[in-house]
Amino acid sequence: MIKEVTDQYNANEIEMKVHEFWEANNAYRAVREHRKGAKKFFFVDGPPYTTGHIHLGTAWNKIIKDSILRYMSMNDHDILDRAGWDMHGLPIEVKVEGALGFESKKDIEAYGVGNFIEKCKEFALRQKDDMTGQFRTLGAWLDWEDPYMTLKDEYIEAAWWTLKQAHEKDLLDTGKRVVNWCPRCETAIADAEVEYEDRDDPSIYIKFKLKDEENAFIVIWTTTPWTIPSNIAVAVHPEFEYARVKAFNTEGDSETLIMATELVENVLRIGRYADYEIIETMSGEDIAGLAYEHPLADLVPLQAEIEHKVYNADYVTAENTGCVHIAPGHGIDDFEVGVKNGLPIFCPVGSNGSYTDEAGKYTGMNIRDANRVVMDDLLEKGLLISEKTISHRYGHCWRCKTPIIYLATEQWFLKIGELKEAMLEEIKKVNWTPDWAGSARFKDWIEGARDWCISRQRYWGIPIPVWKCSKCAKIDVIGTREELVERSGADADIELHRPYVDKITMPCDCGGTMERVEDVFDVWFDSAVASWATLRFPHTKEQFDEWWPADFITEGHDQTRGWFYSQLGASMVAFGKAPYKNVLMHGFTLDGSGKKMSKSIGNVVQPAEVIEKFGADTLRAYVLASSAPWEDLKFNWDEIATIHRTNNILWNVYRFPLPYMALDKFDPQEVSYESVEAHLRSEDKWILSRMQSVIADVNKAMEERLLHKAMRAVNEFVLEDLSRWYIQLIRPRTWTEANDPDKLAVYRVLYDVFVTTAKVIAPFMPHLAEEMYQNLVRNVDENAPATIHLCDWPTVNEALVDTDLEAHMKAVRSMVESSSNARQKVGRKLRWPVSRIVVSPTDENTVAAVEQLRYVLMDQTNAKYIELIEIGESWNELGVEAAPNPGAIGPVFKGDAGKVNAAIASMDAMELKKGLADGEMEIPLADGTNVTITEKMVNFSETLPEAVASAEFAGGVVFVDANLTREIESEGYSREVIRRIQDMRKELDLDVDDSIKAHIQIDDEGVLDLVLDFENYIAKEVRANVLVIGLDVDTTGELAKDWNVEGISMHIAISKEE
RNA sequence: GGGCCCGUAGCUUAGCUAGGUGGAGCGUUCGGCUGAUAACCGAAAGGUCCUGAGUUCGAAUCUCAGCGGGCCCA
Repeated sequence: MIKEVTDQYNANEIEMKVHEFWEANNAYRAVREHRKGAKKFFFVDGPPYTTGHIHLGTAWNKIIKDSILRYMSMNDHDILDRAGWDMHGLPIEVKVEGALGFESKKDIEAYGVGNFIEKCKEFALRQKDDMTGQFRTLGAWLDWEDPYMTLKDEYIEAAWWTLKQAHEKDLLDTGKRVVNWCPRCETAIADAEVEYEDRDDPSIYIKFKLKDEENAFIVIWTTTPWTIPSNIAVAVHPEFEYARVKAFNTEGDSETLIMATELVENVLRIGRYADYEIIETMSGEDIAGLAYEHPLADLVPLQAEIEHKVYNADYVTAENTGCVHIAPGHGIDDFEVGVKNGLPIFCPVGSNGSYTDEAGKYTGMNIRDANRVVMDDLLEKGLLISEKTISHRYGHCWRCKTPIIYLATEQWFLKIGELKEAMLEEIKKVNWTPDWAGSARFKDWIEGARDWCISRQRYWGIPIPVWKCSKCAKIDVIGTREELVERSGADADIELHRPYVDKITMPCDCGGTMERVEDVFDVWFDSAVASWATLRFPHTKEQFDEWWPADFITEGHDQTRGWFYSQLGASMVAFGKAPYKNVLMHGFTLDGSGKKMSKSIGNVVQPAEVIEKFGADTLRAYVLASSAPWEDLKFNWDEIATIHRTNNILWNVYRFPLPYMALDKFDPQEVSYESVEAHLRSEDKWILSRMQSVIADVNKAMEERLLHKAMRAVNEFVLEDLSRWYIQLIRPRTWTEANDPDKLAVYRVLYDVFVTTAKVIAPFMPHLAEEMYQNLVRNVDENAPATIHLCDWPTVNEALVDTDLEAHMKAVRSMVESSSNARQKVGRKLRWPVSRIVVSPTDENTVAAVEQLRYVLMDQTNAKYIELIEIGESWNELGVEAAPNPGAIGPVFKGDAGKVNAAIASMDAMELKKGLADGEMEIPLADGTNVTITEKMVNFSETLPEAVASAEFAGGVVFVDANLTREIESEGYSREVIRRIQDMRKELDLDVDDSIKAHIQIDDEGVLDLVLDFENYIAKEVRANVLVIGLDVDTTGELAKDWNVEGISMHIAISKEE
């Protein structure tokens, strides 16, 4: 039996109950099982990093995923949806280091790598569990019990196998490259792991002495003096104009300087030169090849053996001096200039950020400390033109915030550059939402694709499965555990992490011994293989053959160059095709003012905080409805509260008929739709038609992944159609006491609309939907599916669609609104009936609407009669007013204009109107003469009869006739009385079917007389068995109150009748 | 500095693809309703459609330049 429900929408209570219910019934599993064998839908969860806590962004991410998966499931898809966790990498290492009080790699080595990774693993697993709980409170259904974890063997094998493919396809490379390097963590870090922040650094101008010219120098600028010992060359732009300048200092001494012509003025001012003279200008191409002396050649002996020259490079910009210091060991562009011109890659800096013994004088010095020393040395040699400090954006390690440096080191690479064209072809086949995410943003990114450095010099990661012979340097890449065991004879259940795999050696064909290279994978490589790792490939191949590639993935826009890219790269290497078919790129959650949420600013809003206040369904509805998925979401508490209010209204709508249904023991199993069909009123057919339209709207939105449109369509239906209209229309029908078919029709229609609405909100607000379903469906039919999420998505029932009716109802609603407006103008409240409403339509739809829905219009406007006039005709009770138009009269009648004006003003307006219908007429003036006037000379306006007000609406005008009659006054006052008594019943907290005694004293004889006309009506409406109304009545009772009704004082007392 | 996206009422937004008098919700004020009632309805006030230029008879919409915000890159 359908039960009554609580007064208020109590989200937390509902959600807790629903979670317990899902748990107890294993609902998630049942739903996935139920769709086995249906059309496959392979979803790959972008693995969040196991930080231990979710934030609004990750919550939004999972909410989108969950909504789409639930929708797909209800639409009969067999869903594969293992949740994923990204568990390796530097962030966890740094956390564990912090917990153990470590400061450098030495501490880890001393503690023991085995112990260290054990801690990392424990830490990651614990954080994963915490986060799983948090995601579950959102109602997100993924396979939480069998998630993929990057630290698992099955996952590690997927990474290994992929690298082996790269090796076999000759896409794996090793060699010196310049990488972002964190001197504290002593490892290469990914571009994505570099965080840019403002930092103060030296800004120095230096001159390098030219070799073959006395007293002549080329001028460069840098913010990293510590890279000067590594300087190998100077780059100039081939097409810029450079100048040879004779510069004079304040003492009048001169020297020759070379720099870009347009920058001369600036540089010399900064260098405090007194005067200058441009000797000659030349192109950058001309000065290429100039040789210069390394400024610190005497302090860094190796530099003395290297030849230093000027080279051309296109990336040089016309800033500072236009001549760029090149240290191929310390910059990506520098490295490229070096490689292109066959220069030595000189990198005298070690992994911990201190100079190696190649650095001569600077050996052992930390590079940051060396800045000062280098500048002093340059100053002493007279080569430092200027020294200042600037604040600029500089890269920092995202974990430990140490300023990064660029180092040329030995690393492993995937030759992604070679796959660029194929990648660009592949992404065209992918369906992107929004379109530009793929066609513009991702495409641009891929066009700049470079080789991918996949190696890291750390501990907690997937070990790179490359074994190298110490004798012949041959390498072998191992693809699976099986292969490893086979080749090395290692234990079959060996732990695949460091340090255990490090100890494994294997024989080389040359007779030497192969040892694993020490590096681990970049964590981006971990998640890159997710789409096949989640299918346990290569461990088992069946699932892969059945499911891969992914039907759908969705992540934030930062993942364009992150996971969307890394997956594509890895997949191109492994399979030569894109690993996904549909991608939805979603936005970021920002704070209320559009700023990034960050701990340091303190503007972070926790999902748990929102859930505690409003519940998960409200959070879900909010993030889904508030903006297009790909747009950033400015978090706003007021908006959340508004959405919550919408949900509360849905709850109220749903709750409204339940007491009546319960009282009447309404059983939807007994009262079929067919049995009431003949008794449906227009509004019933209308709400059923609207319901179908909503299903169609949601379908269309979901097809295009426009979740905001889906959610908004539902909200609008609930608010506008159900709550503000349908429920208002049918309220009196639910109060009928007899078991008449008109009431049963309402019950049945409400029932169907509620059940359908529950299904339509199920993907978005799964808890509330479940709550409604359990009561409405499961309580009456124990054979119904156990949970709403097992149900099929509702299909549009074309037989119920009536677009004409929808248009008519829309017109009626606007007429009702306009009549409210008119009532307000004429000062007549809705409680008082009006004798009639006159509708002057401008279109057929309005006419049809009034004809079809006249009773709805009468009801809702509280009018005794609706008068409909013909299209285009004006209401014949309107008066006409005529006013002379001086602008037209003056020029024609000149001096007589005043008389003409007066004549027009004094004439009967109707007569004028008729006379001027033909364009002109003759009128008499006061002096007895006649003149001819034209229609332009008179302005006509319509006037309203007494106590009538009008208001326009889209399909015409309504006139509200508020003239009083005795009957209307009687009814008006009676309803005032009824209202007061109902209010008092409420105050006494009486049940709807309790009877009362009521005593009413009215201090105005006239009004008393009016009210007495409706005595019986009043008694019936307020359920009074005893009703005494008079001038002098004893008004004592359980509750007695004095009222002022339109200036008349009344005293009312009521008591419950036992 | 570059790429992509966003900028419309105090707040959240629709309209922009396809140029033709800018719509809604929240909030505010006033009024109304009343057995969904701590709910609900109507009206009013509130707009340099980020700025500037251009195209056009006509620009929130198209183009260009700038400003502010986001993501990414340098």
